[in-house]
Amino acid sequence: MRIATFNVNSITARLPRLLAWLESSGTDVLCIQETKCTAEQFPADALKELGYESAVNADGRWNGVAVVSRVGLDDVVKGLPGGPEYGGVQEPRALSATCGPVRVWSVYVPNGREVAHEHYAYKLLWLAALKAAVAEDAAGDRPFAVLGDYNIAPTDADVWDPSFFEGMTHVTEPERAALAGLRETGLADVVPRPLKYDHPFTYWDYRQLCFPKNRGMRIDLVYGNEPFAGAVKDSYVDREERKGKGASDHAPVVVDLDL
DNA sequence: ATGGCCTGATCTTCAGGA
Repeated sequence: MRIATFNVNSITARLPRLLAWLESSGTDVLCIQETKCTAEQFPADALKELGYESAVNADGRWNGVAVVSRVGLDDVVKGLPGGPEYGGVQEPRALSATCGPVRVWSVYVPNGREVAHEHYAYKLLWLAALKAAVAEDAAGDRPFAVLGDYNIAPTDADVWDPSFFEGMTHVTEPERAALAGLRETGLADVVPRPLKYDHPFTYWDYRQLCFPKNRGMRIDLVYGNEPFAGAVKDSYVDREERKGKGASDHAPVVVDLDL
């Protein structure tokens, strides 16, 4: 089966390209982030016409995650159990579901904004809650993976210029320690191969020609347990989807599984 | 290719993204 994760930066703005990509890529299960819509606005009907069921956790113009699947979609849990609030509310940043033989999460980890910002502390709390919430499934025998926009570059090799990011979020030691904490539960970073250049970046800022210059970051990650990682046949960043008009600022990460 | 960001709402200006 083919499973992927994609921060679409508004599913409404991305819908024509998203539907075309689902068909051309032959993706069976897609974890989506930044739907930027209400649950009512989510295009479940258009996806149903392509044969995909949808599970959505979204509440408006910010955030929002979903899982769409054509191989089953069961036991949906919306939200992050035990997750922190921001601004007095639980933001829609997580959803888990069982799709055929695999249990998956679609996660949109808080950005953090700046290291001194309240949002950064929230980011670390959110990641601690994620670790606690996934630990049991991560240690289990069923193929399990947490896919999404982690808003963290795991190593300095995962940003186009480490000196550019000094003092900024996404590369700090506490954020990388939170990723290490997730790995302690039994999850492994399923690193995709790039289709061009040396680094499998998944995000390039819209500004200043970052994509043509390959000034990117690898922040969209697939963390899978041993039954999942052991079934991986191939994984790659579909940078073709970052090109042209109407592209997201992220590219899909695709994983092929022997399942 | 000779370029220099995009999204949706508070809607002509802004917050947020990272």
